Amino acid sequence: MKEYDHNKIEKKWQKFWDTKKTYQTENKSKKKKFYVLDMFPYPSGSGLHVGHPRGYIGSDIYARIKRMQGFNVLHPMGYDAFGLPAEQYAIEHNVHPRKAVEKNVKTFRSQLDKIGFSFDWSRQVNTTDPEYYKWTQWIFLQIYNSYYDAEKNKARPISELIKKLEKTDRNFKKLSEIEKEKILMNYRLAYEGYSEVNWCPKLGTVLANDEIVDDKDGNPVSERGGYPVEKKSMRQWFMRITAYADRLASDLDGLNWPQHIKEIQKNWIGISHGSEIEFKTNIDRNIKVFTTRADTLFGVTYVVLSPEHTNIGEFLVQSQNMAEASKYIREAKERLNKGDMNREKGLPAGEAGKTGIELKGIKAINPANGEEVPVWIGDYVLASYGTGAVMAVPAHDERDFEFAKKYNLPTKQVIEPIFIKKNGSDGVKPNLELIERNAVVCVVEHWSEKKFLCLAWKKNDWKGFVVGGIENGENLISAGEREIKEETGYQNLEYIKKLEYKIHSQFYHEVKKQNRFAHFDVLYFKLKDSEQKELAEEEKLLHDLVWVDKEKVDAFVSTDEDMQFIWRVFIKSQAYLSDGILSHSNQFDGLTSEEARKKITEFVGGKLVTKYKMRDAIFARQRYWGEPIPLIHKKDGTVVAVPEKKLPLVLPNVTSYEPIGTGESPLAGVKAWVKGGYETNTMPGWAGSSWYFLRYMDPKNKKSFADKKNIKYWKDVDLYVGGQEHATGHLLYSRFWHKFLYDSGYVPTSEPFKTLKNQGLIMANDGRKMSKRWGNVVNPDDIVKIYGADTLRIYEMFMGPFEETVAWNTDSIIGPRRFIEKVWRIGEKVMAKPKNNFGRYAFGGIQQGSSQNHSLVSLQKLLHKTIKKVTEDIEAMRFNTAVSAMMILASEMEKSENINIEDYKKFLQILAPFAPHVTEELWFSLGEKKSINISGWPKWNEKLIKDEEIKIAVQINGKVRAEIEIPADMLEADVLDLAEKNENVKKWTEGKIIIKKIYVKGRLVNIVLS
RNA sequence: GCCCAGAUGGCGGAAUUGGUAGACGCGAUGGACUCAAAAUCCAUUGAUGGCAACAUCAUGAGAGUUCGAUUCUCUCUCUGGGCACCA
Repeated sequence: MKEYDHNKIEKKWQKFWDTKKTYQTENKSKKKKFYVLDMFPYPSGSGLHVGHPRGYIGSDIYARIKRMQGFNVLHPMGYDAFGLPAEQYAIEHNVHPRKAVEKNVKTFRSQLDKIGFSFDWSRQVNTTDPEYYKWTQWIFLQIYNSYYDAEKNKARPISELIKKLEKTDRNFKKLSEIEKEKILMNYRLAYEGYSEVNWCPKLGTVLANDEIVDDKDGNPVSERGGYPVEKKSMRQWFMRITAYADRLASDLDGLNWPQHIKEIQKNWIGISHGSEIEFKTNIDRNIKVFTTRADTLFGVTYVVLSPEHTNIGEFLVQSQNMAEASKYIREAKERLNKGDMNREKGLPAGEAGKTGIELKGIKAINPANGEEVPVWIGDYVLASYGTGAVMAVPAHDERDFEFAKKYNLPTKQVIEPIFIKKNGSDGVKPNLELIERNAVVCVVEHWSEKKFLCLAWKKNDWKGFVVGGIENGENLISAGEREIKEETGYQNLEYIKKLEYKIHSQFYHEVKKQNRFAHFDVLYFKLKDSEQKELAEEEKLLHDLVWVDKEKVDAFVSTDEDMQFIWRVFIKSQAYLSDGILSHSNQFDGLTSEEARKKITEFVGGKLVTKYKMRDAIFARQRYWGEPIPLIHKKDGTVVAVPEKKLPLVLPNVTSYEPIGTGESPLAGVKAWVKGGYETNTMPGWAGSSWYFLRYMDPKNKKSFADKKNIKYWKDVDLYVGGQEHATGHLLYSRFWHKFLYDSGYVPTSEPFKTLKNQGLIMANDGRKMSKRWGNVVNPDDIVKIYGADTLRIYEMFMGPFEETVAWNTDSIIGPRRFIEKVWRIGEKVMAKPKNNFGRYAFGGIQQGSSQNHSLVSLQKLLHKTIKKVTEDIEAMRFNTAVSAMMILASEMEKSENINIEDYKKFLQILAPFAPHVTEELWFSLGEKKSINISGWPKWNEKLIKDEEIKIAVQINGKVRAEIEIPADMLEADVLDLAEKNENVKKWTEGKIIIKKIYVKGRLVNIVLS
């Protein structure tokens, strides 16, 4: 047989598949569909490195097994080619960005082709193709012409809203077009507004975050030229993604996605349930605040407005220190801008500490108790979240606490902590009654040193301060003194202070065998001298007295939450942030936080509301290389859509791709464009990628983005593979658009991607990311040339779990290469003998007895076990262990004298998704006439998988001491008997008493000795 | 600071309804084949002690639950990712 020349073989079959259209998806098929999708790449100038194909290989293997299992598989590929790098290239070389894209696409295609993917290239899409972006523009217009109907909880055409407004609002009809449009703009799902951009005056352009660097003083400057960058408010288009926030969050539950991606999206959306509460003021202007802690309303000691609060001017003009306050606002805004810029670049926002200024003379009135509190402006309050104002409760909010400490504002405790022990020896026992007790905790300081008196209990390992019950009618301080004297013997105490609130604790009292609900008062004493009386014997047995250094007390009492809390409150005066029990809150005293939130909100006429961290998405770039937004600004100030018939609105040619100096896109420099009133912003990068998976279903359709029948057949993506860096971008935007299309009746599912898998990164040898910058890039072309595509594919799957980051190691590739050569050699062996010698070994016909036949049987058993394992592993995307199983099978086959040719073919079939070229070559060499890649998937025989004889371990006290061989179905009593009789076991059990014997079926026996 | 994930030989990694830790691969050492080399094959390869049989220790650290813990619980350390004044 021929030598294994991977270059020749791989080229040959790639050509074969191409001409025979082996991987072309069937158009009208009665087969079940299966849609396997990769995140399409941005074709960058530097091409692929070996990290890029990892995800593609995984999804390709998945697509291949599905194809072999008889599904009609859609496995397409395309290019997401709008964006900055191509534009940059255009500016530098003064060529049309399309040229750069064409060139890069060519490189990508040739690199991908070498790896032997089973893409159906006839369905390729490219976001920069006018025939494609025609439909991106079309979808944009549908979004623009829709609003979110809160009652129906879905998007509806804006025409419905107009009708509604005409019915309900008499004035609406009388309004001018401009005025009507203004109102509608507040409802449209795509709307015009203002937002801040990074503006570089010197370059006369808006910069993306990654075009900005820090200069040596930490100020933001342009990467090109090093010119200062500032924030500038500019007209932008937005998408009202926040309308979908609830659905985007709650629908995550039904998705088969990696947990952490769901977590990231959930955090990003950031739902908080809280209350909006109005504070009246002494100047006839209310301040509305948002809080999640309405239960702390009685603890409000001041109110804070954001420097960027929309109505700040109204308060400013009536304050007594207007000049000073406006100066503060100006400076604060500047700082915030800089902070924002840092945040966008992923740097710390620069928490130099909170600053603020009081608006003198202005008072807010607490609606809960009528108390007047001061009004402040503070830079720690965000204008863009909630209402832009907060009620400050320093006792129960860390930020307010910090601010109050800095500006000497009062603190008022209204939530008493409650600790419920759940685990451990003092965890509350579920079926036992709770007994309420009033009690006292005493913190006792040493008479001369910086030490505190602690107790370490002997019965359990409880550590804390002096604790005791209060007897009926007893004075609090004397109760404390009595306890200290009884438990420690110290006599001369000086009372210092008392914690102004109680601490509640539920726990199990081991000595008294009771569930306790204790209400602690906390007292602070100092010893006057060292006088100490001898303790009663029973007290001595209970606990040790320990003097603990002040610095070490926190650690000493750390095993007990409430003791540690007491210490921290007294010594570090920390805010209590958790829920608890209300106090100093009039009629609400004694309620839990949760109950109180609703009741207090109701009481003050507030509203329960939901807020989101997520903001509406900016849908505009001030750049050339993107989809034109199909809107026309008319002279009268209204905006109209480009008629559907005129789509695509084609990107015009420009003479220069340079920014034009006003911050607008180069399109603003095209006379005809501006004259026509066309929008000069272009769409952001995420537009084209938010729906491309739908276009693959029907990529050449001229009448719609995809035909209804095709959409109905393909429905949604069954498996989506890509990097986790798109968690809050592409994956969120796609879900948003898809939900919109679902609401509008264009797609049958409300979620586009049923199952999502994230391939892990491939790091370079040096542990860094592969990048031109580090010079550590490995090009797959080189690997394919030296080792072959099949080897590369197997290596990338074998190197570690698919979803985890692993380091590339070119030395290790030799393993998978040897494996393929082994498979090749086995093929040679199989083919060396006349076929007739093999046919008769079909199973069922094997005679027991001879060692040769015996090895055939065990090989066949192994084959069927391997088929099972590989099938299940691919389904679960555990490619590394699938490869490992096939390596074991190959080694056994090579050792074996006789190999059943049909068995060998089955092996080739399960290997084919991983190594399509070499298996195809061998498959045809064995006389097959049709591609192995559509040959069907072998099934395993359950009977052959079961072993009759199994080896199990025998443990003595949990340690393996012997191994015995037993029939798989042997009864427990017999197994235990056999185990005990084993020589090695006897050695250990001799003269010992066996107290327990355990048999875990098919696994092990454990003999427990006393 | 908060949230999430993770930590296993020289290296990549395997093993979970709690049941023989280190599969498979790389590397290393020794051997067979060869004039020689490459390739291939065979053997050994967690650590310590021992001629050996074998024993002890070992899954980031410490505790706990259990006949038995890489797997479950708690605390801590480190690494990666996300968020970052979101009230």
